[in-house]
Amino acid sequence: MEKELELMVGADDCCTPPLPPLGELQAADLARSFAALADPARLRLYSLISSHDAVCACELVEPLGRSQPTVSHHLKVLYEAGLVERERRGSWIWYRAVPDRLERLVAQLAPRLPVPG
Amino acid sequence: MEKELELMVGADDCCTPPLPPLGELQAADLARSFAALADPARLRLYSLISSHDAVCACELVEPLGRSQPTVSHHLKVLYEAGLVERERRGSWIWYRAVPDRLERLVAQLAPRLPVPG
DNA sequence: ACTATATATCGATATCTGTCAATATGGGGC
DNA sequence: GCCCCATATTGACAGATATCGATATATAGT
Repeated sequence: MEKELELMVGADDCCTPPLPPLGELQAADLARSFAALADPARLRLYSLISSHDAVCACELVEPLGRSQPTVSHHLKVLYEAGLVERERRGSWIWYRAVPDRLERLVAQLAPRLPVPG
Repeated sequence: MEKELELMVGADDCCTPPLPPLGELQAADLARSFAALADPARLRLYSLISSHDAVCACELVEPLGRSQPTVSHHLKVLYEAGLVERERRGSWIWYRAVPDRLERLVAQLAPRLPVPG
């Protein structure tokens, strides 16, 4: 029942003016994405994937120390959050991290990080 | 019962070699911090605080649209995650964002972001 | 002391989520 | 077709958490 203005934020501008506070809808979206990072198992999965160029899901079960369904569940959450990509290779599925996604998430919260240099 | 090596990561090196995957303990810590960002109410609170230099807690209840105890609870979570600072001024408490904290969180997950410039 | 206001804590409840065992699905090779 | 393997889904349960009303604490002013 909420009428809300979801602004199209100028994403490719450097040093945009301060963004207005998040609306309910934007906040809900962002929260879902951050929730994907709010679990130890998923963080370890993400870092395991990041430490390879690409990695088969079958190589993630044992180092994570959780059951295969649990790992599958967490991979799905990471995938749906856009934090990892997946690709079939025969009967295996290979995952790779999407670091750009992480940057964009943070950019929504901290639109004006200190300019590097 | 877990014996775990918590590495002191070279934080002020540019282009450090790839970090080893997160251990259980590091992951649990990081997850707690990201969990503070995994809620729409807290994200809106954080963005409200960020859009001021400093802001009184009493000015946050109405724009958030939640009860005062709920706002107090969320502010505590943000504070304990190190994402905001607080300061008494008379009977009010003023909050300000700590953007550096956010950067450090992400740095633990993406130690090698594309070099700016 | 008392009152008023700002903030925090408590207790209860509804909802969400991480985990597993069991089962289902889907591909590859025979 | 059948079997084996990798992955996904289902169902159930325990633990976490967002929310509120009621209450407590703290500060300022009288």
